[in-house]
Amino acid sequence: MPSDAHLRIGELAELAGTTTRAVRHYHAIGLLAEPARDESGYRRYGAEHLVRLVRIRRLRALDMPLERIAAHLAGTPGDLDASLRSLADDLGRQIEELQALRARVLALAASNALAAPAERWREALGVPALPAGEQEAVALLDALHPQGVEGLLAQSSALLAGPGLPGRVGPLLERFREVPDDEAAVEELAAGLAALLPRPERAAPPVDLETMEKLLGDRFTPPQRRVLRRLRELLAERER
Amino acid sequence: MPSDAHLRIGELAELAGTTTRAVRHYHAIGLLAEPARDESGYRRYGAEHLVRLVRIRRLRALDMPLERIAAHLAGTPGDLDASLRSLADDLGRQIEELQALRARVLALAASNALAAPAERWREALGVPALPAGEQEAVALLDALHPQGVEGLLAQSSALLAGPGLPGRVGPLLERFREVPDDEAAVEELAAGLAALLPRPERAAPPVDLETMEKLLGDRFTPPQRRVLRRLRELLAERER
DNA sequence: TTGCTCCTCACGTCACGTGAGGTGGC
DNA sequence: TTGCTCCTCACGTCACGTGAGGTGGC
Repeated sequence: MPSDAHLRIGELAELAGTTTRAVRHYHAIGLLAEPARDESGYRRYGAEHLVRLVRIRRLRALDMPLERIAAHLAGTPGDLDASLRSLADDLGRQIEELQALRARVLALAASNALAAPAERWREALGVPALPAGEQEAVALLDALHPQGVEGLLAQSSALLAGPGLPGRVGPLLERFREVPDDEAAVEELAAGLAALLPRPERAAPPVDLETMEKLLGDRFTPPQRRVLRRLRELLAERER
Repeated sequence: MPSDAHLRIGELAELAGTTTRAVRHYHAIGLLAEPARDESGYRRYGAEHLVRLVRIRRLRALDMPLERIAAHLAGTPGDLDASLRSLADDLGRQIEELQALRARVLALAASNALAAPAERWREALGVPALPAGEQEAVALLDALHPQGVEGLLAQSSALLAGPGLPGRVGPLLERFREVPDDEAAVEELAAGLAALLPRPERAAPPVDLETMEKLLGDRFTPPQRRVLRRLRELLAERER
């Protein structure tokens, strides 16, 4: 009866505060040596297995990945210190990331920024409720700007000379809704809208009109589409 | 050319700031509706897909699991608020766990508690360096106590009447090393060791002598084994 | 004889990344 | 004709949990 072959896998696991499945897993990846088997094919563990397994488990309790545990246990006591410190650094970084994330979630919850974009658009600009077709358009605008409609409006407002967006968008929107089939009206409206979409040097345009038109083009009347096309031309010209 | 079937998967993914693989994954799990295909079998996406995908991505940026995103997007605006708050709570809990973990890692790094158990045993008790056989025994003692040798020594010390462990272990250890084949000596030594291992009501014994003997029994001389057996008897008697 | 422990596959987890092998589009 | 994008499998990730189906030990 060899002194080093006494424990069965269940006893070993319990002494180390883990499960038989974990022990077999450590065998499978070579982290813990396979012990000898008894006549029945059962694994029989000795003191050295228990000592090693408990070390593994203590490091796992620190959330150290198994691969690093393997390196850790293979290293010298000097490496050990370094590996603990780098583990603490990792944890510190993770904590900071989660804190930033939590702050964003709370800010979002407070700002209601995940609510219906059309609602937020209305609130920001102080315009009356939008018809269904325009709600879709605003939802798309929201999706197309990295910071949503708020980002779009903020970017435009920040670049705008004179009075801000809120008082100026309403009238233009009204005119856009009922723009007549008349070149002069189209041209004037396009110019008015272009004035609301300033573009600084090398900055991304606040609105991706191309995708907008591509995806929702057929929701507009022919003169409305001419306004949009003309608007794009004006913005493109301004680039040069 | 249907207005709602314009984007190919690559364009859609780029507009939403993600990958084609992620988009296909969302199709596979039913989070994003499969769009119609064109003549070549390519998926063609419209505005509603982009809007939905961007919403998914914005929630994923908060590390919300896809299953919760699905519930979130299916729910009413009221659910939405609740789901954001519970997400923030989850993150708060995760942060606390990681902070506790980090504190433990730093404490371990400072206390050197992962170094060789025999070293720590030596330091704690002020005894000279141990021979190899005893180092193994201490490593096993360390593995068998949830808090390692420090926990074992602290638990014993705390319960001990009179002067603490450090001055008392050394002489007993010396005597154990060379215990003669003599019943009186065995008995006296066992009694001395038993005095060092006090046991309060209903508390776990500080040392799992049974496993100790099972795993390392044959490292000891016959009289030493008699000491250990007698020690176990004394501790067991004390229980009643 | 009946539970209990053990054995070996092997799938599932979570959200995709990364080829593998093949085919339309410009 | 040559890249580029698309297509559908299907394996890999991380550390096991959880059966499935079968066999020794007390």
